[in-house]
Amino acid sequence: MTRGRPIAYSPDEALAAALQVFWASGYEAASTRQLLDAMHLSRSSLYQAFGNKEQLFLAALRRYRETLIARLERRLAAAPTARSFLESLFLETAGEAASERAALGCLIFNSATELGRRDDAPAREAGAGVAAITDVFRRAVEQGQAEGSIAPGREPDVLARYLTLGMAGLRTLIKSGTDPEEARQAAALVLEVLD
Amino acid sequence: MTRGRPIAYSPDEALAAALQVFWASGYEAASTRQLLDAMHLSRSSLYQAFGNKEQLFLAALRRYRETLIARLERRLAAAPTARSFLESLFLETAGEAASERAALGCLIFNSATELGRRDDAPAREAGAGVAAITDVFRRAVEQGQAEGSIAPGREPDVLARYLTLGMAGLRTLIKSGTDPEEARQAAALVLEVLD
DNA sequence: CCTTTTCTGGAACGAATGGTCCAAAAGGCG
DNA sequence: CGCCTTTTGGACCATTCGTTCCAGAAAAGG
Repeated sequence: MTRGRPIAYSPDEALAAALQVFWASGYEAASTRQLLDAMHLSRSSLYQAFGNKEQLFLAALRRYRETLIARLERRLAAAPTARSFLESLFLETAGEAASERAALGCLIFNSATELGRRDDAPAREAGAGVAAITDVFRRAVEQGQAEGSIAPGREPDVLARYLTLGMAGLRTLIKSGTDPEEARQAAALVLEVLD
Repeated sequence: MTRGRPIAYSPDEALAAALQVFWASGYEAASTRQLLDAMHLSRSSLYQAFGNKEQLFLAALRRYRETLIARLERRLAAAPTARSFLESLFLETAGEAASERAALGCLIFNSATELGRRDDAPAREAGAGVAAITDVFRRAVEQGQAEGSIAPGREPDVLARYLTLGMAGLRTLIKSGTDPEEARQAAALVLEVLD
């Protein structure tokens, strides 16, 4: 059935490698050379498989969003309450402030900050990523209010956007060099609105 | 006393023009060509006057910080209470979400996100900028608690860091395309911790 | 006016940018 | 085995990057 030489690399692994580069350097600053080295494939293979840098970034960012959202939903489902999901998410993020991982931040927030409101696909995808995070928070708030772990009376939509603001702010704080304990205290204050 | 041809441009205006370019494009993405055009001076003058791109950015970022801190302090001093200073700051920022100005965000938070915890002067200056903002917030909290406009009992340091987190998160939200009303609602929630 | 000091424009630098192209290698299938 | 499709590596493209340099213009002081 399949004719011709088969692909020697895993497109998915290559995309994951590209994602790491974009994550560490940002969209514009990531050079094709860096990407090539990390993905372990030749220039022609890159352009044949992914089109160009913009499309590659788009695919990587989309993949990041899907992975992130899936992980958040899994954590929410596994948590005893929606509130404890949010608490562990914020406090663990703060607690890892000193790690190398945390130094990278979140690719979605990084991209939203870098690309702003440009009129192109990457900027729109970044915005969509932020919206997707807010959507998970909104479902968590709805669940939490229904089960009683989160104070009722607040609009889930508004509270969800506030939580997105809180996570984005926390990531900026961490990027600027705040240590884990300071980050934890600030994150704890973010969570007080759930009372 | 002074010999030789005097400078034809205003170094301060040139720096202000450079600041706009860095603000709109980010440090890495701002090209010397863009900077030259905006500053209205020749290549040699740029390098003679400011050294190189890194030093120029450093000077611009430092200038931005000083201007911002001065404006915040002026607003704090002019406000009837420390609380109203914080309220108007957050709510006005949110309200301008749709403006072109807001699309640029805050150069300090932008730079902190772009540069992360790199081991160079620009990254350190960005971190120092975040710390300076937190410091203004800390003084506002202390004043607010002393005058009774902000609930006592909370550590000013912690509350200040939370407010910095809130402003950074608000700016990320705005960059991602949140409209003014949504931004306002989220900002209002940030302020509730002052009760 | 002429020296002195500085600014200025543009040419030139090598390196790196994102992207294209082609010849050749490679492997599955008839 | 040999065909045929696809991958692959690398040369090559023009452009842009940040930076340096130099010859000449410009202006204030003596």
